[in-house]
Amino acid sequence: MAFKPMKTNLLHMDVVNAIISAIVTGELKPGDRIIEQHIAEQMQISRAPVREAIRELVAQGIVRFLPRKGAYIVPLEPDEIRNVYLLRSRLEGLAAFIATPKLLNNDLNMLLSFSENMETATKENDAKKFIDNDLKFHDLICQTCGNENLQKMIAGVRIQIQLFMMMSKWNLVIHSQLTKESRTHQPIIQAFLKSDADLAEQCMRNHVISAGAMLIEYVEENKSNIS
Amino acid sequence: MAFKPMKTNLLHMDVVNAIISAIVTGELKPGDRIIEQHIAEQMQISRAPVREAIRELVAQGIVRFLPRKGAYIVPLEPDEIRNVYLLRSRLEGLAAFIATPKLLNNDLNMLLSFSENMETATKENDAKKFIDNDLKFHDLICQTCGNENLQKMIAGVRIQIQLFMMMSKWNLVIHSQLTKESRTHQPIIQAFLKSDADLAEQCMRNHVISAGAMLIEYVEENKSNIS
DNA sequence: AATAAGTATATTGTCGACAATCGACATAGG
DNA sequence: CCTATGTCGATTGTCGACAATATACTTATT
Repeated sequence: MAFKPMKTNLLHMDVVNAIISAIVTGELKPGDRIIEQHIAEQMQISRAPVREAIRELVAQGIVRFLPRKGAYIVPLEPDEIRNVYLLRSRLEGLAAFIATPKLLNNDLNMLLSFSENMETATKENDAKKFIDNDLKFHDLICQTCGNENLQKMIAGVRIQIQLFMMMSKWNLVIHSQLTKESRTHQPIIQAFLKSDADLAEQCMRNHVISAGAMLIEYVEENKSNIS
Repeated sequence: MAFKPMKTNLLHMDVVNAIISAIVTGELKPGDRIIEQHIAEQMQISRAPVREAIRELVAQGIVRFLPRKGAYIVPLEPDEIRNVYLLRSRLEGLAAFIATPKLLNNDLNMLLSFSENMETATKENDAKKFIDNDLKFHDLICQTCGNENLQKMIAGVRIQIQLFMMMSKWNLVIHSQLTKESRTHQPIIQAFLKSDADLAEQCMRNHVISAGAMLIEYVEENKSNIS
Protein backbone atom coordinates (compact mmCIF):
# COMPACT_ATOMS: atom_id res chain seq x y z
CA MET A 1 0.00 0.00 0.00
CA ALA A 2 2.38 2.69 -1.14
CA PHE A 3 -0.44 5.04 -2.01
CA LYS A 4 -2.61 5.66 0.96
CA PRO A 5 -5.76 7.68 0.50
CA MET A 6 -5.05 11.38 0.67
CA LYS A 7 -6.04 13.36 3.68
CA THR A 8 -9.33 15.09 3.11
CA ASN A 9 -7.88 18.54 3.08
CA LEU A 10 -10.80 20.25 4.67
CA LEU A 11 -9.78 23.40 6.44
CA HIS A 12 -12.30 23.03 9.21
CA MET A 13 -10.75 19.71 10.21
CA ASP A 14 -7.41 21.42 10.67
CA VAL A 15 -9.15 23.96 12.85
CA VAL A 16 -10.81 21.23 14.91
CA ASN A 17 -7.45 19.59 15.50
CA ALA A 18 -5.79 22.89 16.25
CA ILE A 19 -8.39 23.76 18.86
CA ILE A 20 -8.23 20.33 20.44
CA SER A 21 -4.45 20.38 20.68
CA ALA A 22 -4.66 23.89 22.08
CA ILE A 23 -6.91 22.48 24.77
CA VAL A 24 -4.61 19.55 25.39
CA THR A 25 -1.52 21.73 25.70
CA GLY A 26 -3.37 24.05 28.03
CA GLU A 27 -3.25 26.99 25.66
CA LEU A 28 -7.02 27.05 25.80
CA LYS A 29 -8.44 26.44 29.24
CA PRO A 30 -11.89 25.26 30.31
CA GLY A 31 -14.30 28.17 30.21
CA ASP A 32 -12.18 30.17 27.79
CA ARG A 33 -13.98 31.93 25.02
CA ILE A 34 -13.30 31.09 21.39
CA ILE A 35 -13.36 34.07 19.05
CA GLU A 36 -13.77 33.18 15.42
CA GLN A 37 -11.79 36.03 13.96
CA HIS A 38 -8.81 35.53 16.25
CA ILE A 39 -8.40 31.92 15.20
CA ALA A 40 -9.07 32.80 11.57
CA GLU A 41 -6.34 35.43 11.63
CA GLN A 42 -3.84 33.26 13.43
CA MET A 43 -4.39 30.40 10.97
CA GLN A 44 -4.63 32.82 8.06
CA ILE A 45 -7.95 31.56 6.82
CA SER A 46 -11.45 33.01 6.71
CA ARG A 47 -14.03 32.70 9.43
CA ALA A 48 -16.17 30.16 7.58
CA PRO A 49 -14.08 27.06 8.34
CA VAL A 50 -13.62 28.27 11.90
CA ARG A 51 -17.38 28.44 12.32
CA GLU A 52 -17.74 24.92 10.99
CA ALA A 53 -15.06 23.67 13.33
CA ILE A 54 -16.85 25.24 16.26
CA ARG A 55 -20.12 23.60 15.23
CA GLU A 56 -18.29 20.28 15.08
CA LEU A 57 -16.90 20.75 18.56
CA VAL A 58 -20.30 21.79 19.85
CA ALA A 59 -21.75 18.58 18.46
CA GLN A 60 -19.05 16.64 20.28
CA GLY A 61 -19.89 18.46 23.48
CA ILE A 62 -16.46 19.99 23.94
CA VAL A 63 -17.64 23.51 23.22
CA ARG A 64 -20.76 25.42 24.22
CA PHE A 65 -22.43 28.05 22.16
CA LEU A 66 -24.73 30.92 23.05
CA PRO A 67 -26.46 32.64 20.13
CA ARG A 68 -25.02 36.07 19.41
CA LYS A 69 -22.71 35.68 22.38
CA GLY A 70 -20.16 33.19 21.13
CA ALA A 71 -18.45 29.92 21.88
CA TYR A 72 -16.45 28.81 24.89
CA ILE A 73 -14.73 25.67 26.07
CA VAL A 74 -16.91 23.59 28.32
CA PRO A 75 -15.97 24.50 31.90
CA LEU A 76 -14.45 21.77 34.02
CA GLU A 77 -17.16 21.72 36.66
CA PRO A 78 -17.87 18.54 38.59
CA ASP A 79 -21.49 18.79 37.45
CA GLU A 80 -20.45 18.85 33.80
CA ILE A 81 -18.29 15.78 34.26
CA ARG A 82 -21.05 14.06 36.17
CA ASN A 83 -23.56 14.68 33.40
CA VAL A 84 -21.21 13.32 30.77
CA TYR A 85 -20.53 10.17 32.72
CA LEU A 86 -24.23 9.75 33.42
CA LEU A 87 -24.93 9.94 29.73
CA ARG A 88 -22.12 7.53 28.91
CA SER A 89 -23.31 5.08 31.53
CA ARG A 90 -26.78 4.95 29.97
CA LEU A 91 -25.51 4.76 26.41
CA GLU A 92 -22.93 2.06 27.07
CA GLY A 93 -25.40 0.32 29.33
CA LEU A 94 -27.84 0.15 26.45
CA ALA A 95 -25.07 -1.06 24.14
CA ALA A 96 -24.40 -3.91 26.58
CA PHE A 97 -28.12 -4.67 26.75
CA ILE A 98 -28.47 -4.90 22.99
CA ALA A 99 -25.18 -6.75 22.57
CA THR A 100 -25.93 -9.48 25.11
CA PRO A 101 -27.81 -11.87 22.80
CA LYS A 102 -25.46 -11.10 19.92
CA LEU A 103 -22.17 -11.93 21.58
CA LEU A 104 -20.60 -15.09 20.16
CA ASN A 105 -18.38 -17.45 22.08
CA ASN A 106 -15.37 -15.96 20.39
CA ASP A 107 -16.40 -12.48 21.50
CA LEU A 108 -16.76 -13.63 25.08
CA ASN A 109 -13.30 -15.17 24.97
CA MET A 110 -11.86 -11.92 23.72
CA LEU A 111 -13.62 -9.96 26.44
CA LEU A 112 -12.17 -12.36 28.96
CA SER A 113 -8.67 -11.97 27.59
CA PHE A 114 -8.96 -8.17 27.60
CA SER A 115 -10.08 -8.38 31.18
CA GLU A 116 -7.14 -10.64 32.09
CA ASN A 117 -4.73 -8.27 30.39
CA MET A 118 -6.14 -5.49 32.51
CA GLU A 119 -5.51 -7.56 35.62
CA THR A 120 -1.87 -8.17 34.73
CA ALA A 121 -1.50 -4.53 33.72
CA THR A 122 -2.78 -3.65 37.17
CA LYS A 123 -0.14 -5.82 38.80
CA GLU A 124 2.57 -4.35 36.59
CA ASN A 125 1.18 -0.85 37.12
CA ASP A 126 1.21 -0.48 33.32
CA ALA A 127 -1.34 2.25 32.65
CA LYS A 128 -1.00 2.21 28.87
CA LYS A 129 -1.61 -1.52 28.61
CA PHE A 130 -4.57 -1.11 30.93
CA ILE A 131 -6.15 1.68 28.95
CA ASP A 132 -5.62 -0.11 25.63
CA ASN A 133 -7.39 -3.22 26.80
CA ASP A 134 -10.11 -1.25 28.51
CA LEU A 135 -10.79 0.53 25.23
CA LYS A 136 -10.89 -2.76 23.32
CA PHE A 137 -13.28 -4.16 25.90
CA HIS A 138 -15.75 -1.33 25.51
CA ASP A 139 -15.33 -1.11 21.74
CA LEU A 140 -16.13 -4.77 21.20
CA ILE A 141 -19.37 -4.45 23.10
CA CYS A 142 -20.19 -1.21 21.36
CA GLN A 143 -19.59 -2.65 17.90
CA THR A 144 -21.48 -5.83 18.61
CA CYS A 145 -24.63 -3.92 19.44
CA GLY A 146 -24.71 -2.86 15.80
CA ASN A 147 -26.64 0.36 16.32
CA GLU A 148 -24.90 3.03 14.28
CA ASN A 149 -26.60 5.95 16.00
CA LEU A 150 -25.74 4.63 19.41
CA GLN A 151 -22.14 3.98 18.42
CA LYS A 152 -21.69 7.53 17.21
CA MET A 153 -23.15 8.94 20.39
CA ILE A 154 -20.84 6.81 22.50
CA ALA A 155 -17.83 7.82 20.42
CA GLY A 156 -18.70 11.47 20.96
CA VAL A 157 -19.09 11.08 24.70
CA ARG A 158 -15.77 9.21 24.91
CA ILE A 159 -13.94 12.08 23.22
CA GLN A 160 -15.50 14.46 25.68
CA ILE A 161 -14.28 12.36 28.59
CA GLN A 162 -10.78 12.14 27.16
CA LEU A 163 -10.73 15.90 26.95
CA PHE A 164 -11.90 16.21 30.52
CA MET A 165 -9.10 13.90 31.61
CA MET A 166 -6.52 15.94 29.76
CA MET A 167 -7.83 19.26 30.98
CA SER A 168 -7.68 18.03 34.53
CA LYS A 169 -4.19 16.56 33.98
CA TRP A 170 -5.52 13.26 35.18
CA ASN A 171 -3.45 10.17 34.50
CA LEU A 172 -4.38 6.70 35.50
CA VAL A 173 -1.20 5.53 37.19
CA ILE A 174 -2.17 5.08 40.77
CA HIS A 175 -2.39 1.39 41.56
CA SER A 176 -5.54 1.67 43.62
CA GLN A 177 -7.40 3.31 40.75
CA LEU A 178 -6.51 0.54 38.34
CA THR A 179 -7.58 -2.01 40.89
CA LYS A 180 -10.95 -0.37 41.48
CA GLU A 181 -11.55 0.03 37.79
CA SER A 182 -10.73 -3.54 36.87
CA ARG A 183 -12.88 -4.99 39.63
CA THR A 184 -16.08 -3.69 38.05
CA HIS A 185 -15.36 -5.41 34.75
CA GLN A 186 -15.94 -8.89 36.10
CA PRO A 187 -19.69 -8.57 36.77
CA ILE A 188 -20.26 -7.43 33.22
CA ILE A 189 -18.68 -10.54 31.79
CA GLN A 190 -20.57 -12.70 34.26
CA ALA A 191 -23.83 -11.16 33.09
CA PHE A 192 -22.91 -11.82 29.47
CA LEU A 193 -22.12 -15.44 30.29
CA LYS A 194 -25.55 -15.75 31.87
CA SER A 195 -27.09 -14.02 28.83
CA ASP A 196 -28.82 -11.68 31.24
CA ALA A 197 -29.20 -8.47 29.24
CA ASP A 198 -30.78 -6.45 32.05
CA LEU A 199 -28.03 -7.41 34.43
CA ALA A 200 -25.36 -6.63 31.84
CA GLU A 201 -26.83 -3.17 31.38
CA GLN A 202 -26.93 -2.57 35.10
CA CYS A 203 -23.33 -3.73 35.56
CA MET A 204 -22.08 -1.60 32.70
CA ARG A 205 -23.85 1.40 34.19
CA ASN A 206 -22.26 0.82 37.54
CA HIS A 207 -18.88 0.33 35.95
CA VAL A 208 -18.98 3.61 34.05
CA ILE A 209 -20.36 5.53 36.98
CA SER A 210 -17.66 4.28 39.31
CA ALA A 211 -15.00 5.17 36.77
CA GLY A 212 -16.51 8.64 36.55
CA ALA A 213 -16.59 8.97 40.31
CA MET A 214 -12.81 8.63 40.42
CA LEU A 215 -12.28 11.43 37.94
CA ILE A 216 -14.77 13.68 39.69
CA GLU A 217 -13.10 13.01 43.02
CA TYR A 218 -9.75 13.90 41.50
CA VAL A 219 -11.05 17.14 40.03
CA GLU A 220 -12.64 18.18 43.30
CA GLU A 221 -9.44 17.53 45.22
CA ASN A 222 -7.21 19.36 42.77
CA LYS A 223 -9.64 22.13 42.00
CA SER A 224 -7.14 24.83 42.90
CA ASN A 225 -4.31 23.41 40.79
CA ILE A 226 -6.34 23.24 37.60
CA SER A 227 -6.02 26.77 36.32
CA MET B 1 -46.62 40.18 31.48
CA ALA B 2 -47.44 42.17 28.39
CA PHE B 3 -43.88 42.03 27.13
CA LYS B 4 -42.76 38.49 26.71
CA PRO B 5 -39.17 37.88 25.67
CA MET B 6 -38.80 38.13 21.92
CA LYS B 7 -38.09 35.09 19.87
CA THR B 8 -34.44 34.92 18.90
CA ASN B 9 -34.88 35.64 15.24
CA LEU B 10 -32.07 33.52 13.94
CA LEU B 11 -32.57 32.46 10.37
CA HIS B 12 -31.00 29.08 10.82
CA MET B 13 -33.60 28.19 13.43
CA ASP B 14 -36.34 28.88 10.89
CA VAL B 15 -34.52 26.58 8.51
CA VAL B 16 -34.24 23.87 11.15
CA ASN B 17 -37.97 24.04 11.77
CA ALA B 18 -38.75 24.14 8.08
CA ILE B 19 -36.68 21.05 7.40
CA ILE B 20 -38.13 19.20 10.35
CA SER B 21 -41.68 19.92 9.34
CA ALA B 22 -40.83 18.97 5.77
CA ILE B 23 -39.61 15.64 7.12
CA VAL B 24 -42.62 15.13 9.33
CA THR B 25 -45.11 15.97 6.60
CA GLY B 26 -43.35 13.59 4.26
CA GLU B 27 -42.16 16.27 1.86
CA LEU B 28 -38.63 15.11 2.61
CA LYS B 29 -38.28 11.37 2.93
CA PRO B 30 -35.62 9.32 4.70
CA GLY B 31 -32.61 8.98 2.45
CA ASP B 32 -33.45 12.14 0.52
CA ARG B 33 -30.62 14.49 -0.15
CA ILE B 34 -30.65 18.03 1.19
CA ILE B 35 -29.18 20.58 -1.18
CA GLU B 36 -28.20 23.83 0.41
CA GLN B 37 -28.90 26.08 -2.52
CA HIS B 38 -32.34 24.67 -3.20
CA ILE B 39 -33.50 25.39 0.32
CA ALA B 40 -31.76 28.76 0.32
CA GLU B 41 -33.57 29.76 -2.87
CA GLN B 42 -36.94 28.49 -1.72
CA MET B 43 -36.65 30.37 1.57
CA GLN B 44 -35.05 33.36 -0.15
CA ILE B 45 -32.02 33.47 2.08
CA SER B 46 -28.35 32.75 1.56
CA ARG B 47 -26.69 29.39 2.01
CA ALA B 48 -24.96 30.29 5.28
CA PRO B 49 -27.96 29.81 7.59
CA VAL B 50 -28.91 26.68 5.69
CA ARG B 51 -25.47 25.22 6.38
CA GLU B 52 -25.82 26.02 10.05
CA ALA B 53 -29.23 24.41 10.16
CA ILE B 54 -27.85 21.26 8.58
CA ARG B 55 -25.07 21.10 11.17
CA GLU B 56 -27.71 21.41 13.87
CA LEU B 57 -29.72 18.57 12.41
CA VAL B 58 -26.62 16.44 12.09
CA ALA B 59 -26.03 16.99 15.80
CA GLN B 60 -29.61 15.86 16.46
CA GLY B 61 -28.94 12.69 14.51
CA ILE B 62 -31.65 13.07 11.89
CA VAL B 63 -29.31 14.14 9.09
CA ARG B 64 -26.06 12.56 7.93
CA PHE B 65 -23.26 14.38 6.23
CA LEU B 66 -20.50 13.23 3.89
CA PRO B 67 -17.72 15.72 3.19
CA ARG B 68 -17.92 17.21 -0.28
CA LYS B 69 -20.88 14.96 -1.01
CA GLY B 70 -23.62 16.61 0.98
CA ALA B 71 -26.31 15.98 3.51
CA TYR B 72 -29.18 13.54 3.47
CA ILE B 73 -32.00 12.54 5.78
CA VAL B 74 -31.09 9.54 7.87
CA PRO B 75 -32.51 6.49 6.15
CA LEU B 76 -34.86 4.62 8.44
CA GLU B 77 -35.06 0.88 8.19
CA PRO B 78 -38.37 -0.36 9.53
CA ASP B 79 -36.72 -2.89 11.81
CA GLU B 80 -34.77 -0.13 13.54
CA ILE B 81 -37.89 1.05 15.26
CA ARG B 82 -37.14 -1.07 18.32
CA ASN B 83 -33.64 0.37 18.64
CA VAL B 84 -34.95 3.90 18.42
CA TYR B 85 -37.43 3.28 21.21
CA LEU B 86 -34.78 1.59 23.31
CA LEU B 87 -32.56 4.62 22.87
CA ARG B 88 -35.37 7.01 23.68
CA SER B 89 -36.27 5.04 26.79
CA ARG B 90 -32.74 5.36 28.15
CA LEU B 91 -32.35 9.00 27.20
CA GLU B 92 -35.68 10.12 28.62
CA GLY B 93 -35.13 7.86 31.60
CA LEU B 94 -31.89 9.67 32.30
CA ALA B 95 -33.63 13.01 31.85
CA ALA B 96 -36.16 11.96 34.49
CA PHE B 97 -33.34 10.82 36.77
CA ILE B 98 -31.52 14.14 36.53
CA ALA B 99 -34.72 16.18 36.72
CA THR B 100 -36.06 14.52 39.86
CA PRO B 101 -34.27 16.70 42.43
CA LYS B 102 -34.75 19.81 40.30
CA LEU B 103 -38.52 19.69 39.91
CA LEU B 104 -40.25 22.45 41.84
CA ASN B 105 -43.73 22.23 43.30
CA ASN B 106 -45.06 24.25 40.44
CA ASP B 107 -43.53 21.83 37.96
CA LEU B 108 -45.14 18.90 39.71
CA ASN B 109 -48.50 20.61 39.59
CA MET B 110 -48.12 21.18 35.89
CA LEU B 111 -47.18 17.56 35.33
CA LEU B 112 -50.27 16.55 37.25
CA SER B 113 -52.50 18.80 35.18
CA PHE B 114 -51.02 17.50 31.93
CA SER B 115 -51.69 14.01 33.17
CA GLU B 116 -55.28 14.89 34.08
CA ASN B 117 -55.82 16.44 30.69
CA MET B 118 -54.64 13.21 29.15
CA GLU B 119 -57.18 11.31 31.22
CA THR B 120 -60.06 13.50 30.06
CA ALA B 121 -58.75 13.36 26.51
CA THR B 122 -58.87 9.60 26.81
CA LYS B 123 -62.49 9.71 27.87
CA GLU B 124 -63.35 12.13 25.07
CA ASN B 125 -61.27 10.09 22.62
CA ASP B 126 -59.57 13.38 21.69
CA ALA B 127 -56.24 12.27 20.22
CA LYS B 128 -54.92 15.76 19.54
CA LYS B 129 -55.51 16.95 23.07
CA PHE B 130 -53.88 13.78 24.33
CA ILE B 131 -50.77 14.14 22.19
CA ASP B 132 -50.37 17.83 23.04
CA ASN B 133 -50.39 17.18 26.75
CA ASP B 134 -48.20 14.14 26.41
CA LEU B 135 -45.65 16.27 24.61
CA LYS B 136 -45.81 18.95 27.28
CA PHE B 137 -45.36 16.31 29.94
CA HIS B 138 -42.19 14.97 28.40
CA ASP B 139 -40.87 18.38 27.44
CA LEU B 140 -41.15 19.76 30.93
CA ILE B 141 -39.10 16.89 32.32
CA CYS B 142 -36.63 17.15 29.50
CA GLN B 143 -36.13 20.88 29.99
CA THR B 144 -35.89 20.64 33.73
CA CYS B 145 -32.96 18.24 33.50
CA GLY B 146 -30.98 21.14 32.07
CA ASN B 147 -28.57 19.03 30.04
CA GLU B 148 -28.44 20.64 26.65
CA ASN B 149 -26.75 17.73 24.94
CA LEU B 150 -29.28 15.30 26.26
CA GLN B 151 -32.15 17.53 25.20
CA LYS B 152 -30.90 17.67 21.65
CA MET B 153 -30.47 13.93 21.47
CA ILE B 154 -33.99 13.40 22.75
CA ALA B 155 -35.36 15.88 20.25
CA GLY B 156 -33.67 13.97 17.44
CA VAL B 157 -34.97 10.62 18.58
CA ARG B 158 -38.48 12.00 18.92
CA ILE B 159 -38.44 13.16 15.33
CA GLN B 160 -37.34 9.74 14.20
CA ILE B 161 -40.26 8.24 16.05
CA GLN B 162 -42.64 10.70 14.48
CA LEU B 163 -41.24 9.59 11.15
CA PHE B 164 -41.92 5.97 11.93
CA MET B 165 -45.47 6.86 12.88
CA MET B 166 -45.91 8.70 9.62
CA MET B 167 -44.43 5.95 7.52
CA SER B 168 -46.64 3.35 9.13
CA LYS B 169 -49.70 5.63 8.92
CA TRP B 170 -50.18 5.18 12.63
CA ASN B 171 -52.67 7.40 14.39
CA LEU B 172 -53.43 7.30 18.03
CA VAL B 173 -57.19 7.22 18.02
CA ILE B 174 -58.07 3.84 19.37
CA HIS B 175 -59.42 4.20 22.87
CA SER B 176 -57.54 1.24 24.28
CA GLN B 177 -54.25 2.69 23.17
CA LEU B 178 -54.87 6.00 24.87
CA THR B 179 -55.89 4.20 28.01
CA LYS B 180 -52.77 2.04 28.06
CA GLU B 181 -50.56 4.99 27.36
CA SER B 182 -52.00 7.23 30.05
CA ARG B 183 -51.83 4.51 32.70
CA THR B 184 -48.04 4.44 32.65
CA HIS B 185 -47.80 8.16 33.35
CA GLN B 186 -48.99 7.86 36.91
CA PRO B 187 -46.02 5.91 38.32
CA ILE B 188 -43.62 8.54 36.96
CA ILE B 189 -45.37 11.31 38.86
CA GLN B 190 -45.52 9.17 41.97
CA ALA B 191 -41.76 8.65 41.78
CA PHE B 192 -41.22 12.39 41.39
CA LEU B 193 -43.39 13.06 44.43
CA LYS B 194 -41.26 10.61 46.40
CA SER B 195 -38.11 12.27 45.02
CA ASP B 196 -36.92 8.81 44.03
CA ALA B 197 -34.71 9.45 41.00
CA ASP B 198 -33.91 5.80 40.32
CA LEU B 199 -37.57 4.88 40.41
CA ALA B 200 -38.47 7.84 38.17
CA GLU B 201 -35.91 6.67 35.63
CA GLN B 202 -37.23 3.13 35.74
CA CYS B 203 -40.83 4.27 35.33
CA MET B 204 -39.98 6.55 32.45
CA ARG B 205 -38.15 3.71 30.75
CA ASN B 206 -41.11 1.43 31.15
CA HIS B 207 -43.45 4.11 29.92
CA VAL B 208 -41.49 4.74 26.74
CA ILE B 209 -40.96 1.05 26.08
CA SER B 210 -44.64 0.27 26.45
CA ALA B 211 -45.56 3.15 24.16
CA GLY B 212 -43.06 1.78 21.66
CA ALA B 213 -44.46 -1.71 21.95
CA MET B 214 -47.83 -0.48 20.69
CA LEU B 215 -46.32 1.08 17.61
CA ILE B 216 -44.12 -1.94 16.94
CA GLU B 217 -47.09 -4.24 17.27
CA TYR B 218 -49.06 -2.11 14.84
CA VAL B 219 -46.20 -2.05 12.35
CA GLU B 220 -45.79 -5.82 12.53
CA GLU B 221 -49.49 -6.39 11.91
CA ASN B 222 -49.68 -4.01 8.97
CA LYS B 223 -46.29 -4.80 7.54
CA SER B 224 -47.69 -5.58 4.12
CA ASN B 225 -49.60 -2.31 3.82
CA ILE B 226 -46.68 -0.03 4.53
CA SER B 227 -45.24 1.69 1.51
C1' DA C 1 -19.70 -3.07 -27.35
C1' DA C 2 -17.01 -2.21 -23.45
C1' DT C 3 -13.73 0.53 -21.28
C1' DA C 4 -11.24 4.64 -20.62
C1' DA C 5 -10.61 9.54 -21.08
C1' DG C 6 -12.47 14.00 -21.41
C1' DT C 7 -16.07 17.54 -20.70
C1' DA C 8 -19.94 19.82 -18.55
C1' DT C 9 -22.83 20.68 -14.76
C1' DA C 10 -24.24 20.60 -10.12
C1' DT C 11 -22.90 21.15 -5.45
C1' DT C 12 -20.02 21.95 -1.63
C1' DG C 13 -15.92 24.65 0.40
C1' DT C 14 -13.92 29.06 1.18
C1' DC C 15 -13.58 33.87 1.00
C1' DG C 16 -14.14 38.95 2.11
C1' DA C 17 -17.58 42.38 3.16
C1' DC C 18 -21.46 44.28 5.39
C1' DA C 19 -25.37 44.27 8.83
C1' DA C 20 -27.11 43.29 13.39
C1' DT C 21 -26.30 42.78 18.03
C1' DC C 22 -23.95 42.77 22.49
C1' DG C 23 -21.05 44.74 26.36
C1' DA C 24 -18.65 48.38 28.28
C1' DC C 25 -17.97 52.92 28.90
C1' DA C 26 -19.26 57.72 28.86
C1' DT C 27 -22.69 61.16 29.67
C1' DA C 28 -26.67 63.63 31.22
C1' DG C 29 -30.39 64.28 34.50
C1' DG C 30 -32.47 63.70 38.83
C1' DC D 1 -24.38 59.71 44.12
C1' DC D 2 -27.34 56.91 41.47
C1' DT D 3 -30.00 55.80 37.39
C1' DA D 4 -31.21 56.01 32.64
C1' DT D 5 -29.70 57.00 27.97
C1' DG D 6 -26.40 57.47 24.13
C1' DT D 7 -22.20 56.01 21.91
C1' DC D 8 -18.46 53.10 20.48
C1' DG D 9 -15.75 48.93 19.63
C1' DA D 10 -15.84 44.08 19.39
C1' DT D 11 -18.06 39.98 17.75
C1' DT D 12 -21.43 37.20 15.61
C1' DG D 13 -25.03 36.69 11.70
C1' DT D 14 -25.83 36.94 6.88
C1' DC D 15 -24.75 37.69 2.21
C1' DG D 16 -23.10 37.03 -2.72
C1' DA D 17 -19.18 35.48 -5.36
C1' DC D 18 -15.61 32.44 -6.60
C1' DA D 19 -12.74 28.05 -6.20
C1' DA D 20 -12.48 23.12 -5.63
C1' DT D 21 -14.55 18.90 -6.15
C1' DA D 22 -17.88 15.17 -7.34
C1' DT D 23 -21.29 13.29 -10.51
C1' DA D 24 -23.34 12.62 -14.98
C1' DC D 25 -22.73 12.65 -19.54
C1' DT D 26 -20.20 12.51 -23.94
C1' DT D 27 -16.64 11.05 -26.75
C1' DA D 28 -12.84 8.33 -28.31
C1' DT D 29 -10.23 4.05 -28.58
C1' DT D 30 -9.71 -0.82 -28.70
